[in-house]
Amino acid sequence: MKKKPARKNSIHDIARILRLSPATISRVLNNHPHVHAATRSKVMAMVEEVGYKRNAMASGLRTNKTNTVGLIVPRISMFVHAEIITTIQNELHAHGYNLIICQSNDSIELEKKLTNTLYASRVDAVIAACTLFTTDFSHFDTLTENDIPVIFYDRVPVTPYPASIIKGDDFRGGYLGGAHLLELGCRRIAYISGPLNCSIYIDRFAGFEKAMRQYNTPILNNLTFYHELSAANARKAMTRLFARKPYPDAIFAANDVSALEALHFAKEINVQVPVELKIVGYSNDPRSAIVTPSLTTIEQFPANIGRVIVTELMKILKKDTGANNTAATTGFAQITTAVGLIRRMST
Amino acid sequence: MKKKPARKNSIHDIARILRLSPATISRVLNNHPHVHAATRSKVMAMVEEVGYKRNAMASGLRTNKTNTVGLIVPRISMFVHAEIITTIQNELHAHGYNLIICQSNDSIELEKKLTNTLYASRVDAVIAACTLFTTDFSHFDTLTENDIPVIFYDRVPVTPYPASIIKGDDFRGGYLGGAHLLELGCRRIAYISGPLNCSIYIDRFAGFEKAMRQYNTPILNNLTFYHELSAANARKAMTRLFARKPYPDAIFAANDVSALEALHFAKEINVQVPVELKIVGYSNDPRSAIVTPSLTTIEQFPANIGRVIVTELMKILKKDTGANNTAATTGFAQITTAVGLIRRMST
DNA sequence: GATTTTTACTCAAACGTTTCAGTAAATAAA
DNA sequence: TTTATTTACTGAAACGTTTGAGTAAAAATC
Repeated sequence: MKKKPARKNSIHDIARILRLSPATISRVLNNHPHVHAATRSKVMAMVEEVGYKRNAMASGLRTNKTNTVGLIVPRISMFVHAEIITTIQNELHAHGYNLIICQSNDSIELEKKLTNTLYASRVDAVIAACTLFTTDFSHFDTLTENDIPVIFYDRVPVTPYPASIIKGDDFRGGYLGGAHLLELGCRRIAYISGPLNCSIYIDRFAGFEKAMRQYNTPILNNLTFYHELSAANARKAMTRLFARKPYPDAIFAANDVSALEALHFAKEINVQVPVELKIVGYSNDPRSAIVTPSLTTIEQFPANIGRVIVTELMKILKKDTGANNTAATTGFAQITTAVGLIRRMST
Repeated sequence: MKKKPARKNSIHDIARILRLSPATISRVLNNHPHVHAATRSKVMAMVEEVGYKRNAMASGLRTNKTNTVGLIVPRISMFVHAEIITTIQNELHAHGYNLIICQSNDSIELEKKLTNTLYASRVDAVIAACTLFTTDFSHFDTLTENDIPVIFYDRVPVTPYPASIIKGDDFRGGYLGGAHLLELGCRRIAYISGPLNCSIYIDRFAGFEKAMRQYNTPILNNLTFYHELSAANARKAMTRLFARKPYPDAIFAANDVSALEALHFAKEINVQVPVELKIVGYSNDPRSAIVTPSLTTIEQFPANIGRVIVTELMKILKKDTGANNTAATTGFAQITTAVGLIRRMST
């Protein structure tokens, strides 16, 4: 007989018990002024006693504010994303916002569905790292057109879009990795890129190109690959690269999964890393520190990215509460965050 | 001038335009019978034209149903969890439910806050993998008492609680790892456990004990450690173990992070794995396959766990829609899912 | 043609909260 | 004492949807 009989526990119930109006209860719960101290404590006591919990739907419906931010991300299992998300969540909590995390599984269809779902629950803002294949961003229009601010990060629109954009300095990352290998004397550097419809891979490659130009080293077509960055594709690339001599003296992969597979392949065919072949990855996946030899890679400082995102979002949301703001009055930020090279044993 | 002037797009607006009642629009949107085919298509066309999207808050408020499931998990970055979550999300989508993913960061306080938030948004159910430190589960009472079903997995209540429980077969996992090492001839087996207030570590250790008993091998106190399973703690344990001879001939760690650190430590002090020391981990973290030598570990088949969770949840939610169900009528499942040993190069 | 049944729709209340406008009482100012 | 001001509260509408009850028209039955 533990269960209490049919608890309803709305603001009305508390009002009825205390012979007050629901309006007063609401005032107490929202810390409005002009409510007697005695009344306030009576109400709070009763709230505690009956275990009242605000119904977010009713409240959100009335106020048109949910204090909730939606996040869409390709896969939460990717280390960089996991770290960014964790930071975002913590920072948002500090500002009184909740975070709804959604995974698109790198599927555009799902991404579309998720934007709709988030719009349906009228989140106050959306943070999105898009699918590898998202080139058309119009499914975010529902949000932007209805004044729900959107912030893109990591994989962001390449064409102008009315939203803030925050991303690691991929150009510099590409440059750092390339320059590092060139400094070490490598000249036949193979580059494993992701598809070039995606902002981050464009920039990383451009940075790499700059480094190569600085060292007057041509980029060879047969040493460059543009695939989705899976282990399987990396293996294919390696197989091609080591089918006949001259072998490359370095591999620069645009993510660590590919770099790790390259390393694995090199071991299999007894190519000594770093002596005969140097390898640089991208992202500082936890595996890159643990593999033998450990992998030189580009660190993106994900926690920093998360912080920058929330800072930017808060600017937007605070502004929102003020005067009427349209796309015209609200500038859209475009922020690039620092990256760095972590040198380990593979170079 | 792209922006349309002050779109409101409620069901009323559509009704007004088409000179129908909001009720009819609602009927169309919910596929109710008794609405004329012509009307239906007129409405659908207009819904499309003005870009109407249902307001989930209004709908949820009225129906007391959100088609949303909340998930609380210590950290999304843990591989097993990431995999389970992904499966859960996909399966739930197939059933027309959305998933809200929340991270407790292994903090009880945050876990409490999250249960409240999920209750506030009146999710239809909650799936939870608790904090390492959660021994009191009363913060889930708000949910269970208000007929929001809760399913625990991974780290689950050890004392009876009115909720379904789904977990990997930790006892068998502990047994498999122990027996494997014993079969290989190891007799001085060090065991690195997590704190014993947590269900999974109790069971894993019990399974290990059983194996040791079968081989008439005593468990030595100075070879057994109960700490939070961090790399730092694993290192401390290893330092103690290799402070003086006789050295252990095997390490069985209750998670892969610890096992990986043990492996790392062994390399540092030039103890040959697997010749002088065999190591078994738990969880099949992606790193365990990639490290040298690769790590023997216990696979938990996370995708399977995810599937079982959703299957169980659907049973509960379908039942809910039927007759009035109390804790008495709804049995609480307690399901254990299979595990397996993956032998690699560390044993 | 009168009656019943079915179909297609509308009305209005309800979900639980917030908030504007209003009021009664208490206090301050005249 | 009268008037103005402040304080503490209440009433009722509103947010956008769903749904039971009701109704008018059309179709089926007698």
